[in-house]
Amino acid sequence: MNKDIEIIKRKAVNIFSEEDFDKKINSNKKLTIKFGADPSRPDLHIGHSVLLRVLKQFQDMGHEIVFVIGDFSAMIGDPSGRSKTRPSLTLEQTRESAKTYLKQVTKILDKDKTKIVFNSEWLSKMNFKDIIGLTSKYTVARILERDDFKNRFENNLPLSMHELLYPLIQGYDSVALKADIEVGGTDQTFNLLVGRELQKDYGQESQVVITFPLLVGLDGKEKMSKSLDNYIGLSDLPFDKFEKSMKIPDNLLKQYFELTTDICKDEIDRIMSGDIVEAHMLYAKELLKMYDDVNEFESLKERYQKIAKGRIPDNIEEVKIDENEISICDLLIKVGFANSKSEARRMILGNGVKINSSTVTDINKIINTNEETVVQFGKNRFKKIIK
RNA sequence: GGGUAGGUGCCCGAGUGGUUAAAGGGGGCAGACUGUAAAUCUGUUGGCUUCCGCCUACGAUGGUUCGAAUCCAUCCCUGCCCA
Repeated sequence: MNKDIEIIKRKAVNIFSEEDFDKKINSNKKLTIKFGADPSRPDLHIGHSVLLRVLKQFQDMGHEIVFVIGDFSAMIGDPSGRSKTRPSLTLEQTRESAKTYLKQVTKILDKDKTKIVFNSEWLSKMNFKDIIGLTSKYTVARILERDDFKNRFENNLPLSMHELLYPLIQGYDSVALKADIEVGGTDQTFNLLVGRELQKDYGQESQVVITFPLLVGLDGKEKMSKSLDNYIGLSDLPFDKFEKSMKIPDNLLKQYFELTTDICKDEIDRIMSGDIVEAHMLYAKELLKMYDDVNEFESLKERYQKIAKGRIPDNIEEVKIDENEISICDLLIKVGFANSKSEARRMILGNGVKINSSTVTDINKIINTNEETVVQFGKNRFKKIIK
């Protein structure tokens, strides 16, 4: 069996069904691989990279990757969660985010072999009769099988009619594209399977659904997501990638290696059996190798260790201050560390602010900006004040 | 359509005329410890302030009152039951 297929199968949580999958792969046809993308959040992180790397493998095998940008759903405004109506996006906004999306996605995928489509292309053309036809193919009971629907329903939380249609919308995308394979996170299992069934109802060959684990975020609890700020972004600065790599919970590091890098299993075992801090650094190195410049590794490491020892690192971002004298609170706001004076004051009172390595205790301290001054906010945020 | 229970700070949730910027928990931030991990402990968690206070906040808008998250009216939203 093809090595890529083996890796895909190893990473996958479920394949519906493996038999269909093998059949499609062995048919030697160019397959259409569908991947749904949410247009409202174009910032990709290494959680997304799990799937993107799988797609890249399919791409290398010669198959076509189709990104479906859910602009139509976005225009309606996905009310996931509760009482939080997401701001509806305009057509222009979704086009704009699609551009950003493509740009980031090509950090992993081959640009020329990646196709982007918008589901408004077919969904906006449907009339009410089409919609009734679509909805008649699925029963309420089956829709309510979906976990989050069921939970909200059973816990007497609001659940709107149009939310029930989301799985059908996504499923219909598969029909419109005649998708052969669709990949997604395990949280998407239900929606992906609806696509599989709908295709059958519309007289097509059912797509194969492959689900992959969700990467747990840096907090060690929730899935990695931008809104929870527990992510390592593909476009994060190299040093941020380094720092965040060190913060990956120890018990998740192995999984990060397995899901987000190309390192083989034996090598991962070897790394994980060694010093754990070293292992974190090796992970950082892998990220740099994949997304930035691995040659920066040593200097980033040095910088990291300097900060860890409580010293001031080199090459701190400089901020120009016009005033000759400025109060510490105003300064913290000016350089972007604090959002308000109250916050600045609190931080000082909590011994979180240092000027040239010495802790500030006076909330009214006046800083003379004519001398070179390094402001430290918390453990790892530095700014150098210049004239 | 009828009945009923609700809408509180980032989230959950207590509060039912003044002592409430609002208990408690979660989450966040900072400090100690450490490996800038985990666990634990401590502080903090609306804004402004010359630190005396002031302003904004308990679904929305009006009203009663010296004083309202708390009482009244109207409206909006949500759950449940009946039809």
